[in-house]
Amino acid sequence: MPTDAQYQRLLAFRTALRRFDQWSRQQAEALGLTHTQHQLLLAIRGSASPAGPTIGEVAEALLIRHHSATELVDRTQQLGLVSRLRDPADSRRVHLRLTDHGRDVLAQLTAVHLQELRRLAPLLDALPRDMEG
Amino acid sequence: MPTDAQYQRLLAFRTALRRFDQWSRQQAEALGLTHTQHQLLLAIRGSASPAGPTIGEVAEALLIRHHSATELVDRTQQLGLVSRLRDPADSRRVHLRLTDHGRDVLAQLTAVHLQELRRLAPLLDALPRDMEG
DNA sequence: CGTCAATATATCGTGACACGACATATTAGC
DNA sequence: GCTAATATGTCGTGTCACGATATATTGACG
Repeated sequence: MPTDAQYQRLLAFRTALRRFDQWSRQQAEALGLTHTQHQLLLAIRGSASPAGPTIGEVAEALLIRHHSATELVDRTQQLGLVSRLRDPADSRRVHLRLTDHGRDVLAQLTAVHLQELRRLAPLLDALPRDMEG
Repeated sequence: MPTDAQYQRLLAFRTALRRFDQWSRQQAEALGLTHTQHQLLLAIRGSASPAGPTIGEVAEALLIRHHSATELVDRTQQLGLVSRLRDPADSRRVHLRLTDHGRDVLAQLTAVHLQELRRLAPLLDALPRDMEG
């Protein structure tokens, strides 16, 4: 049975996570895309595959089912942020690439996120120790 | 313009957050409630108000609009996890309380979360420093 | 070579969630 | 008492994720 203080510390931790998440959502929405679409761009950009990750690979990176990734790519493609490319060697596969616009938007978002996380670093640093008692 | 390494570090950070979030969702779903409903219970339990927080107060804690909180409380109340109580002094207000079942479920979830966060503490500790370069 | 299982992506219907716009009830100010 | 502000609730919409299902392509193996 947790103590009052433990409930409160856990709530404080989740509140901190929520605040970062909301801040991040707002940054994305200010540029006309959703939180999840931003994460898709980052997953594509951060992928090791030179030809771009497949639908299945980004699904794995985002911890969602492949058909959820299909739908997310549909919406993001309609915004002109990513493009599909059939794998010539295995035409079941579809590789994903950022468009010029997608690359540009992600660069902007990444810059402000790195800045914000440097700002939050001391806070993040303190949180784990709070969880002890 | 961020570097390849910065994109990858940011992706790694988001992946770590996502993994914790997914793990947490699964814990909640194993007990028959959603992620958001769990956060509602925690916000109620961690509130300072002795009579229980109002709809508006939990909305503020969860960083959502008051009418989104209304809907969330509707769904959570249907599961028998929380109850509404009109404030006798100001009958515009509605205070929220955990039912016995809600208290029990939250205690279980809190116990496993405290345990998991203690396990993750060293990882969280390392992350901020990674964000430097 | 042909058949059948495995793999990769896509489609459809459903439910949770959050929102803006709007509605209603109650309290507060003057 | 009349009007502002406050607190909660309703409705229609869009995003996201899912399970169930479908289709196409590749791979394995006799």
